[in-house]
Amino acid sequence: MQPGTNEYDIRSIEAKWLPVWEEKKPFSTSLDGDTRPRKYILDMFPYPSGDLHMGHAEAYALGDVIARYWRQQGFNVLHPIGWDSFGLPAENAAIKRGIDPRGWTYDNIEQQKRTMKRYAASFDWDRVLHTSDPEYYQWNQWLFLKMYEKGLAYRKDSWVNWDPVDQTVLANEQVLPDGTSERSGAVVVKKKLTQWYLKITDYADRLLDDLKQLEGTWPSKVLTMQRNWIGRSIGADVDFRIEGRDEPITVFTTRPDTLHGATFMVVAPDSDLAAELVAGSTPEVQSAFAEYLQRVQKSNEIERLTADREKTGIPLERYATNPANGERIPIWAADYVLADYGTGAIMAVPAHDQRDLDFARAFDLPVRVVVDTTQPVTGAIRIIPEDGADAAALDEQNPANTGIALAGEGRVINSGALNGLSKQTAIKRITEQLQAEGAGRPAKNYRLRDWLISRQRYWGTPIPILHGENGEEIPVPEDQLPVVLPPTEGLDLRPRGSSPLGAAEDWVNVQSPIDGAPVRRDPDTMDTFVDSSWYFLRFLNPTDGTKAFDPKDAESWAPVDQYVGGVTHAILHLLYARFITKVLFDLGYVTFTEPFRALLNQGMVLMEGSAMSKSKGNIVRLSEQLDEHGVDAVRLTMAFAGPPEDDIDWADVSPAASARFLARAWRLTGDVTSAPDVDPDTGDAALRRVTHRFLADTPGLIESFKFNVVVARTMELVNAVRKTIDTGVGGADPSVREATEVVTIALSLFAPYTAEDMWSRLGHDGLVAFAGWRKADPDLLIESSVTAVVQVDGKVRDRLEVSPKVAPEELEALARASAAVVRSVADRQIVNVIVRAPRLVNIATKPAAPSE
RNA sequence: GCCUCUGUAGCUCAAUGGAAGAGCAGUUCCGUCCUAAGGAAACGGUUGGGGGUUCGAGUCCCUCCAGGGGCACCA
Repeated sequence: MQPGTNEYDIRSIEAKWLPVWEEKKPFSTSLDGDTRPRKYILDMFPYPSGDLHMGHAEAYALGDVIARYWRQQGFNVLHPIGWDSFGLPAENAAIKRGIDPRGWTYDNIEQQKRTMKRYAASFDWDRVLHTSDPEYYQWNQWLFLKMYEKGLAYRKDSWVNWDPVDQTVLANEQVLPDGTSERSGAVVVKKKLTQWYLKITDYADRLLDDLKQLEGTWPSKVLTMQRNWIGRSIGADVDFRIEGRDEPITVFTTRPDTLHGATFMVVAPDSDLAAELVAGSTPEVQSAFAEYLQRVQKSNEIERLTADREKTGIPLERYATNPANGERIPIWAADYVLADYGTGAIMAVPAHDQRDLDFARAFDLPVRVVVDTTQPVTGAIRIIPEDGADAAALDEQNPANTGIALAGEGRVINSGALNGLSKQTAIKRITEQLQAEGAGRPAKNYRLRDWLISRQRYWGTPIPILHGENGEEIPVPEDQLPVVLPPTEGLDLRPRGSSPLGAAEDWVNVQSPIDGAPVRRDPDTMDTFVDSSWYFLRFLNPTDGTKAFDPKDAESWAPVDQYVGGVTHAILHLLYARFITKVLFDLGYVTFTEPFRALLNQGMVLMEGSAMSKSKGNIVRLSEQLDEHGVDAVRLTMAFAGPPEDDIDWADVSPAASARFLARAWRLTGDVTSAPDVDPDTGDAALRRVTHRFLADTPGLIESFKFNVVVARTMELVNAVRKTIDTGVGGADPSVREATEVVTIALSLFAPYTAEDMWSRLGHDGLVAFAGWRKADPDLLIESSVTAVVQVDGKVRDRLEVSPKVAPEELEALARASAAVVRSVADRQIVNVIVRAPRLVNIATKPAAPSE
């Protein structure tokens, strides 16, 4: 062994091949003139905050395995990358250092780009995009105008989520369940503002129903989260006549079958409806209400969302009529009813709704049971006496006594004509009845709200609307796009509750494109989730200045075949991208309705059990890992650590062991002495069977994302080659070359530098990226003999070497003849023989003595 | 509280209802001036507990335990 020629030195291997790839661009994709089948593999693009971290390294390693695999399988793969480069961190950094957010952003992008290249991510570097380029964001503006034309973008005055730290509004999706901002961590407060919205609620049904198409290819967890977020409820709107008011109040309910049990009504204290009802009430009520409203508005989201807090409210001394039974019921204002869900008013059925029951018990309101949950709902319909069913049983369960609402199924009672019906039938019957009387109708409601996209900050896409002196909205004509952000010179970017763009007088004050009258630009910028909701289409023609994307290319390349990214985007980004895709479909620009055919969510990289963070002081720096172990070892470790969707604890894995394995694999190439064109057919049959078993098994494993298993299988194959070389067959055997080449091609997915060097050392001129995945030879997958297991009563008694094609009868005969079987059956009686040729025979016995 | 997913060797994970396996780590040995790379061998299991279905259960069903995730005043 000569030093220098047979020593694995990952540093010099990296130095050797990176410039070659830069020059040959093996992963540049041409959209046309290529007859190979197509695959669009997309990694979620990064936000340029500093250099890449371990989480990026995992995501891009896994996405790369998929992209490189499909290339080896002969596909024309589109695997682009870009930067989600608008957003608050750049702006906040700029404010802190007194610099322009552009410099910070683009410097970070350059650094990330360098790291990605070093990391050997197989991106197509000729189609990079940055969302903060006017060449990109003008198409956000174009999209906005298209939606504005369709009435899908509109302005309204409403209570919004306000982040007091970042001094901007937030979408509902950006407020965490604990009522804090996902970005700044501040407790979000409510503010009434006029803001731009995108009408995602128009698409709620489609966003929900189309999730069915994604079953099996998206993680079921994500599908569930999306379903919960959209939160469709099906029920009925019911109109209640109000004393002293011409118009009835409509409430939404999912349980119209319990209408007879509605003993009071509740309105949200912060709703317009409450204000109006109070105005018509006594002065005492008015002052009590004012006090209550003030208290409610002071309580923040955290308190409001605590499920088990005490119910509060005040009576308005106004009354409604229950349309089912004509009963006069009081109206209360209480903050457990939300102003912006349904109509901001509910019918309260305390017997069958826990929230209403808690309220009724707190304020001593009547509770009437209208569903007998002690009765089974299946079987024949029972005749129920007028005054209710089993009075004793019901009394025991009376919610007024137990404090537990009867939410279960049962038979309707105390409800006139509905008595005796099941829940489903009663819902149908009462809804029809209400509809006939004009007092109700079937209705749906959603938890999903419209998407608030205005942001009072600088570093984002300007909203392409002009405001006239009389408040009219004038869309910027398409041919005047882009509306480019003004320079930051002279602007104070510090958050102060209104957009810094408003202070850029030269920029804001322009003339109307219609009549030249003075108008002001809308000073707000768009939520950056708008940018990322369609970027996958821009990758098809990232430099096209004439259109956002080419519908023809979209038709042949999109939707994305495989999307890879973190589960943190399970709701926000994915929901918005799905929404915008459906909008583009309706506008006729794309022919599909879902943007991402398949989704892989990789887990997080942890350190000693918890997420890496500065405050915990457990950050593992990617650059140090790359310096210490080499790119390939880090990438291999990411793939080998476990199933992609599981978290990786960096303390539990060993990049050093990965590097040792790569060295062991690499050294095989020094032992291969046959020529590249040697005929493998003459090689060692045992090793060839192992090799071809590997070839047959690994595609399915890759395609089901079991990368860790593939790495383990590659390790086994390397060990098998080593053993073959060392145990007499020797390195000259053609099977050794064949197996080593298969190892090399497999490693090209995980450890590109090592694989490239191995391929070269094996005497090949081209790049390993073009080697192509080998096909398994079916003849080599057939075992010449298999071991059949012979069991007696489930216990293994003998093993027989048999032909894989052995007949069941023959195998049974062989098994019965086995000395071990004869011995263990002995004086017992055979009651059953199960034969599963060629692998197994099981002989079931019982004691021979039949005496009872 | 409700809904879900997961419990297999020290670690990370495999195993169409049919022999409980792999890789890594650890142990011992070979090797070496020393260290390391390298090589060889053996060890390692109540498949979270209990019950059921079956000729046969890691796998299917029930139940309990433990962990993860999601939802939780949305009428």
